[in-house]
Amino acid sequence: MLDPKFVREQPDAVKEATRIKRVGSPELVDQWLAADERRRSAQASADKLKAEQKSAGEQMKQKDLSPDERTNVQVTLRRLKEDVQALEKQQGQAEAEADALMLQLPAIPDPTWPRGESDKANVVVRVWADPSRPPQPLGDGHKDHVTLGTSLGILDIDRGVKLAGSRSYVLRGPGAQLYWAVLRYAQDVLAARGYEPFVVPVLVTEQCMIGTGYFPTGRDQAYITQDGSVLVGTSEVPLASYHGGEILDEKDLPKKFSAMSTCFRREAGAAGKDTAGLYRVHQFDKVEQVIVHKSDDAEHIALHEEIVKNAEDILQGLRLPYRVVQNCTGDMGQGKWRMYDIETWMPSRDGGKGAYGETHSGSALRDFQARRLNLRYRTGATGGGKAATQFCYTLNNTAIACPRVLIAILETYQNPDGSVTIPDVLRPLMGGQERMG
RNA sequence: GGAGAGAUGGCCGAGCGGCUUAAGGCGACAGUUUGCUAAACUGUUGUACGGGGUAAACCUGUACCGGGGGUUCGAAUCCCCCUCUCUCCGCCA
Repeated sequence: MLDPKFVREQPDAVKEATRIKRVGSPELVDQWLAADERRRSAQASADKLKAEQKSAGEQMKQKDLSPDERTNVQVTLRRLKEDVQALEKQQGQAEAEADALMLQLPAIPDPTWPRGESDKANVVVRVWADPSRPPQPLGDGHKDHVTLGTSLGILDIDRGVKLAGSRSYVLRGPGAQLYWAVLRYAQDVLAARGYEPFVVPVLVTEQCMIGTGYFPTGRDQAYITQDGSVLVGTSEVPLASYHGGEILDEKDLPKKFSAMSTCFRREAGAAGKDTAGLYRVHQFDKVEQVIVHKSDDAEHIALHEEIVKNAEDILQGLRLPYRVVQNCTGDMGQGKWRMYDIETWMPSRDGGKGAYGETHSGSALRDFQARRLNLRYRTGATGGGKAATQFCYTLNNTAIACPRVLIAILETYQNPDGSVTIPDVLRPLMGGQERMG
């Protein structure tokens, strides 16, 4: 959500954002301005009448009023009441209209970030690979993760589909252990860096979805229950909503959170895309990082770099080749100010030539989510200055997500004999196993 | 799922149609006093949306006692609906 004052004063900047982000439309801005103007004028009129109502009400309390005077005042009050009710109704309608429009308006992206229509305009900012494990194509005799996992008996796509339909899978034996180990490894890295671990609900209220910016625009991507609760697509939703509606103390910021949770995504509109294997599935597990901090751009940038570095360090620990890209305006989504994706090397992609596939997504949202969540903090006032409440800034980034990263691990770590070496850092988390197969 | 009791400011807790501008207490902040700390005393104390003012300070209007409707000239207080919490019973991992 944007600052209403900003929309009033710089509507053209918001219109420009709708174009370069390809979110909403410039007309929405004009519609909001009109609804906002109606709301304000109705409130001004209603407030004035209410003040008259109050003073007339005082007269009614006087004992020495003659019967005629009393009747007159009552007539006045009745008329005022009707007028106030009519104005309040107008105000309420205009406000509801303005609010609904506001939820569709995009945040202004950082002007230093690349501008463009689609992921084609994203900019690679760095590439990393362990010299002993450079990015390579699948190569002769090497299998893609589905063939490999199936032959090792650790992956069962067919029965996953039998149980749950398309985009489903079953992992078993060392495959399941590998899945847990990867998640646990990422959790441990974050915990050691002061990110408080959480266990959070994955079935949340619609309010949490609106507050974090996934609703109303992304409604068709979520599973919604018959009770109106929603299965989250990321634990960013409960983590960022955790302090929603509260006023935090500046001295308690920044708050660094992490959670592992199951994530549910309908993948509506992705029919036919990445259908094979573990890349795009309806249910997965992800370790997520969320930071809530004070509204300071320099700190925001530093913390954004920090959560991206955390993810990079996890991938480096696994010795998986990756690259970091800046998402251009058309690829970053409604609420983002800055956004990086981390793409990990997957040998089977692009027909076995290998390609980087998105595994992480790290966003800096400034106060966009916090406004929707009504998440604020009180500034530490010093020297007689009055404490003020301000909206927090929020950030989030993936730490690791399974099974998608397993594609990279299985394909990168496979041996010519069809076995898979287990990455060093995961061995202690898998009972000391060194290889599968 | 059944029965009952609740929801008041940062927290505790009164109020049950106009003496509420929400009592009283706790906490927090500021000041006074006192070798320091503590104590005592005095004062202040929330949020939202408007209007004025230079984006500050400040002045000012309106609303807010879980949420939404209603009755009334007037609602924290009465009525209806909803949500949530607690207690007991039932069912269940």
